[in-house]
Amino acid sequence: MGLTIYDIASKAGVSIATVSRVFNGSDRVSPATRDMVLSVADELGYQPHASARSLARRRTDVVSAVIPMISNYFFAEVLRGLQDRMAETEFDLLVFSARSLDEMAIQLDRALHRGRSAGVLVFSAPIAGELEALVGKASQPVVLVDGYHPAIDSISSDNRKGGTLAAEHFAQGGVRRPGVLMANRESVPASDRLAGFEARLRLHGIPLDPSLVIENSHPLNDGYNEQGGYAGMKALLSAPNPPDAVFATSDAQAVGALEALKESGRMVGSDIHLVGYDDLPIARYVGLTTLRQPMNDIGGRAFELLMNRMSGTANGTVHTVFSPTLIQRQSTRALAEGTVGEGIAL
Amino acid sequence: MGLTIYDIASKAGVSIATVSRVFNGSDRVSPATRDMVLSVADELGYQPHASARSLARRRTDVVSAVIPMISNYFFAEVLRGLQDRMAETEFDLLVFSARSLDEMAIQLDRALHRGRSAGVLVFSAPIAGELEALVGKASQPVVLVDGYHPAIDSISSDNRKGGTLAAEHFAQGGVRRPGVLMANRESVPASDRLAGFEARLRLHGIPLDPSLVIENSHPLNDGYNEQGGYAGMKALLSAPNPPDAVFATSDAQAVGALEALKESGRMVGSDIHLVGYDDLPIARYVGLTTLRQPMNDIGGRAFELLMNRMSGTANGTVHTVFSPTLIQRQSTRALAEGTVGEGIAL
DNA sequence: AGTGGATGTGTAAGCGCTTACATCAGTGTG
DNA sequence: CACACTGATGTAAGCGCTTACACATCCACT
Repeated sequence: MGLTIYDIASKAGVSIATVSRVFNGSDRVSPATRDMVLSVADELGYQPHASARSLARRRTDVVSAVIPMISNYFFAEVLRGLQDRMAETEFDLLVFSARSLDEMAIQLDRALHRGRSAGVLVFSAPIAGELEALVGKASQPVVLVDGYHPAIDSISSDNRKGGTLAAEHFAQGGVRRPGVLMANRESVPASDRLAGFEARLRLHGIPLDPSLVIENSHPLNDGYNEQGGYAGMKALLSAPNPPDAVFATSDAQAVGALEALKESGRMVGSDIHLVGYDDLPIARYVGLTTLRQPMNDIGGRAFELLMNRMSGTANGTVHTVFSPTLIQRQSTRALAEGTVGEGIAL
Repeated sequence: MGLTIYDIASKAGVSIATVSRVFNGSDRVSPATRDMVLSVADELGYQPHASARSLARRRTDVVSAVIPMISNYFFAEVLRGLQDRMAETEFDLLVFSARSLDEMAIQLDRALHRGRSAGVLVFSAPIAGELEALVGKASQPVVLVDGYHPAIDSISSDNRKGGTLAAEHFAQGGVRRPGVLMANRESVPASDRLAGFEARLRLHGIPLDPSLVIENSHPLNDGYNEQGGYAGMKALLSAPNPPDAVFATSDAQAVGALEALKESGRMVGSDIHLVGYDDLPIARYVGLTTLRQPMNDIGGRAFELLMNRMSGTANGTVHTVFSPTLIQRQSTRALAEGTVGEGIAL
């Protein structure tokens, strides 16, 4: 770089303080001086040095996002909503991605303690143990995205509600023996989805056989993947008394399950039913009934929440919850009386 | 924060210089002192302040990634490969995402001139005009990912080769009247894919009717999306003399095209053939023949290249090129003699 | 004319760190 | 036993910026 406030100041014939003021929104600089400084800066192509600035100000205009598994579609969509909102500001985004829940703590620690950012967005992590301790003594605001903790601002989709909707759909359609393809049990969203599902089934007096709840646990990821769904469905199908409808905690798992189902020769949507979660683009193409969440809005809202915290505007913990919607398609065709889904034939 | 090098120094009974030395890889500090400083720092939970550090050092350990459209699967995968490699270092990642090619220049300018990062990765952008000027006078190294410019380090997938492979597949299968679903023409990867495709057809003496090359142009995105593929295929089908095989410059477009095909009642894989690009997870499930690129490797290699540049190790421009592979599936079933794809029935 | 309050600008002291240079033991030489 | 060395450590001068405070005008007012 090599272009500092001193260069601008001397070229414009003012002091560095004045230049600094010009670059920090009108303090009290005369319009004439301001214009002159700006034109000199413009001509030379000056841009204030971000590190020096944040050191002097004792704050940065950077926010960090701590994310498990960056190639996940959900995060990508949420990040996009986030960046759209951020583009309107001076803020930049630091991304810390983790491959596992354990690694989340390491990444959060990095994000929190290096003075690099002014606020942190933590995605989809259960705030307990080490993470809770870190957030607790954090000196910068933290907003939970797709997670919940009573004492921390959060923005999430109502995962219990999603489970409830799935169970209700099953109950209305006359399902007798439901099964579940669960992601990693440590994953908060998955547990909540399961909890909502179980509770609603109970309400309808439909038993959920624990042996029909298959967890996809893997130390290195959170379990929302196709392989897990495939293997889980295989297991369900070979149970002594297989389920007549299955709720998968993600579309990725459901897509894998669909393949296992295809191999087994089952007719999905009549012999057996399947509901996924997320409404990925693929869900539409394979005719999968699923729960949709407003991912872009979640990202945008998350940034707003964080901004409020950073500026000290906020008071009291805020929990924003978006509700998922059930999108009915072919994979539960027979559950909806006469309704025909939009998916392709299975 | 409020925990500085002074706190550690006084608690450990040494000077700040010593503490600093300890935190900067062994300069020349006695092992005893080092251990003592480290244990004090550890106990207090000290982490050096990133801004102060980079101001004093006159460099940062942050790299920027300038990316068009963050929710695109390709970028997500490449970023993941990138972060895996970065996790082993002290580097952090700043993400600048742009919604259009125009916005790329704005974001690159931000990335380049705020002294926030030590190197920049520019994704999938044609380096010409404003972008070329920016990169040209950049004071930090730039590596092009999925792009090319003679004077700038780059790492990419051989898009021409992908087009060539598709054309070869068509030619071998006896295609007579090929069509193309093109993304935005400004997109370098798409143009290269088309160029390779055209050249190979020419080699085989197969004419490519320009009216059968449909561009999906939209000012706000680069055209790799389902809607564009859908609309483009509609147009191709209603041409006076429709194509018997179509090459789409992305799987997203191909998936949209598949839907248009389904609506028209065509049998994909026999009446008409379709080849996509990227090998997204969905390609497998809809039985789409496509070109696969090693996205994770691209990300990792990109970071290595940038590291070399930043450390001044590199000399001479380096262009690394990965080759795509054709994955044959149902959507071109009849083109491969007797070969049966792995996709689901269309 | 003298005073006080705006208003615009400059001076200088940091922000938390790195690093050239100085300092101060120890050690081995002649 | 004075000598130059060789570490190990300390001192202090920045890195480029922000900002409290001081200062200088200028303009009402009394």
